[in-house]
Amino acid sequence: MLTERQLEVLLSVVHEFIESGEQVGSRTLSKRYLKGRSAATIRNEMADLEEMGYLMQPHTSAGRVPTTMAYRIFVDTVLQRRPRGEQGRGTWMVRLREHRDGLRGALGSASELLSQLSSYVGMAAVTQLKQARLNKIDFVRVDTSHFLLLVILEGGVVHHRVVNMPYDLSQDALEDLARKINTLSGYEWKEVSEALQSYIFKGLGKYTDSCRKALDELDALLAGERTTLFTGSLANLFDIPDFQDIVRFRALFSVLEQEGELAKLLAQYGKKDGIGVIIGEENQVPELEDCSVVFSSSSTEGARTMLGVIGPKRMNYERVIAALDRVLCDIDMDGLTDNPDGEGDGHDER
Amino acid sequence: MLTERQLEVLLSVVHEFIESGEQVGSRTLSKRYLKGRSAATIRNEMADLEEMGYLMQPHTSAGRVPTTMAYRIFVDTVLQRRPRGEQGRGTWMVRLREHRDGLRGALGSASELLSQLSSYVGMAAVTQLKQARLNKIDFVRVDTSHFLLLVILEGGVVHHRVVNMPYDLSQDALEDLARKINTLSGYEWKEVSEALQSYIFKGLGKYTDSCRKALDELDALLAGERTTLFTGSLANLFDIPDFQDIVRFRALFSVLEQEGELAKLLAQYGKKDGIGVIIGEENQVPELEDCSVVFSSSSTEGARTMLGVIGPKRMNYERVIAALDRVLCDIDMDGLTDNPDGEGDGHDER
DNA sequence: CTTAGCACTCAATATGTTCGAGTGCTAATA
DNA sequence: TATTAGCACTCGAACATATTGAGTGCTAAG
Repeated sequence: MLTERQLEVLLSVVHEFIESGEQVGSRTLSKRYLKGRSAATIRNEMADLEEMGYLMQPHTSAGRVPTTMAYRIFVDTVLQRRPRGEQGRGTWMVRLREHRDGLRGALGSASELLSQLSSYVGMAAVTQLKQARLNKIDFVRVDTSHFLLLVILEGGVVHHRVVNMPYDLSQDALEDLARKINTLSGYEWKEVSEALQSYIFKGLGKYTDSCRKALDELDALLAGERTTLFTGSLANLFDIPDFQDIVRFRALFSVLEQEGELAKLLAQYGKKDGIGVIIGEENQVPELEDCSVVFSSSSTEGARTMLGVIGPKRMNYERVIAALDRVLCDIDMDGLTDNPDGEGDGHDER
Repeated sequence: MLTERQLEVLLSVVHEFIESGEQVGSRTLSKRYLKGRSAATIRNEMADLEEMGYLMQPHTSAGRVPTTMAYRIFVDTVLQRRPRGEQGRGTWMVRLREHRDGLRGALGSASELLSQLSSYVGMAAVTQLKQARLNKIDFVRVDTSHFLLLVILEGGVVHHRVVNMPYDLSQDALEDLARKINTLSGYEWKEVSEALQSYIFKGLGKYTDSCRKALDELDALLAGERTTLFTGSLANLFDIPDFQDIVRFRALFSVLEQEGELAKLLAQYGKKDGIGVIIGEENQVPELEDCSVVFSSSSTEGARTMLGVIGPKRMNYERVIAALDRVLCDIDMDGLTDNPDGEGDGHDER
């Protein structure tokens, strides 16, 4: 489809545009990338590439700018050339749990770290899968009308929630229910839930209603595939020249802050493990059309964890992918560092 | 110090400036606020007020702008005139615990809600005080070398943390320790800790080291006065005309995002209960010199909770204070609403 | 197929002009 | 003595108008 030279021109345009941020003209290419050929020749190639949809002009008689199609080719090339040794990690998720503040703290730190390394916006997410297995549950009385519902999943993820319990439920009954559920430790919630159906009606007598309420709360906590998302520092966005247009910036910002759209996006693309890149309008969120997302996902039986960076379409993909690889690597080797923001110079990595 | 009329002029300037955002001139005042007097008279008063430090001119031959001193007088007046019935709430903190996602969820929602109502930036914080009392602790084995440390305080606040435990500590020993600690339910941690000292050396034999480590972890979790802070949507900042200067905006944004400075500020001012206002440079954070903070704090035995709004110095104080009062009131009456962001029109409340 | 040359386009920048709100001061007035 | 009207002056904001320069498309020559 593309001749050798066309590809060369295309990649050069993308590369130069990523560096300079300005439309790239034929003269520049001729001087810096394809020294053999003259500007006029390159102009012809560029005209062809524009016709094919890889380049476009912001206005008549201006330099060319890459389209999403061009970025796609560029990124795929980068991904292919990535050193073999840094690919194919899928086990790092295991280490996260060792972080001193639990999974939430770990993901928070990871997203911050990614923000710093990439100088864009780091993010980290975990999705509770339906196959999560129960480790232990507990009910703790808080006061006369409230108790705390506590669920620990295999792997150390903890959910808790205060439940208003107006019915007259004795501590004994609660403990009984908890004990019963805990014998089913190691099973998926769905199985546990089914196994308990009969028990409730048989063994509990007048406490049936209350126990059912407790179970419903548990169900709400465990049945869905809820995603928790952490976004690193958004401050870096201010330094990105692509986002100077204040009104679009505001829109972008709102989307990132609300997290909902991002979570959807990640859920959609994260189903297979490994590194992926979503460029510009490839994501379906209009506010994110000027952004690209580089992410890596890793699934274990009970949860899917994703780390990623979101930045301008015109981001430095090599650097971001390298940063992501590095963080994944750090997680593999040491768990997360205790003090991720105490580095100071980790910013202008070459 | 100030004559009646000077005060009137001063308050008018502040009021008009808050509304319009532009320097206010003598003519405007004469027409809208002090209809009896002519512009020239007011000019003289303004010149005096400027000399006294209440007003300033952005440049020669421009209107006047209030200084922080002027805001101070204005705000104090507003606070004094506030309807009696809405003051003096100190019990709302109790209700927070009923929120379906626990205290953290409640504070997150509260900060969002405040953002929406005020159209500035809402925030909510809780500081764990040293007097917090223990309800229950638990150790749950996660895998061979990790266990989950779980602390529930009176009131339903939950802390948890995965601890790496390389020593050979049996489940029995852990359970024993937990049981022992749980007999001290209802005491402050300091007391619990002291009471346990002897037990460790007496009853545990070779497990002493491990138990000491567990206790150290607990201590780290409970001894300090750590503040958790939630910041509502920052998106509103974009709509504030005072913050259009991109470079100062960026600085402000970073401070708000990092939360550290804010937490310090709240810790410093939150010691006595009730509503307070910090105007401009009265706070010591240079990046916040164009901002004011309106907050309300409430202490119980175990924790201090604060709700607040941060906005431009030139904020609509009446409206913000009313919003805060209203949220406090809502908390008192219903706990927090289940779906605080599903309101859509809650924005331009009059 | 490639290259040099030329006329043309268009955004960005700089320059100049006008406009209006607001002040300070002074002299007249109640 | 306190207040007001009048006037000259200042300064930023907004608009219109040149100027510049990088880049293109096209054509004709190599």
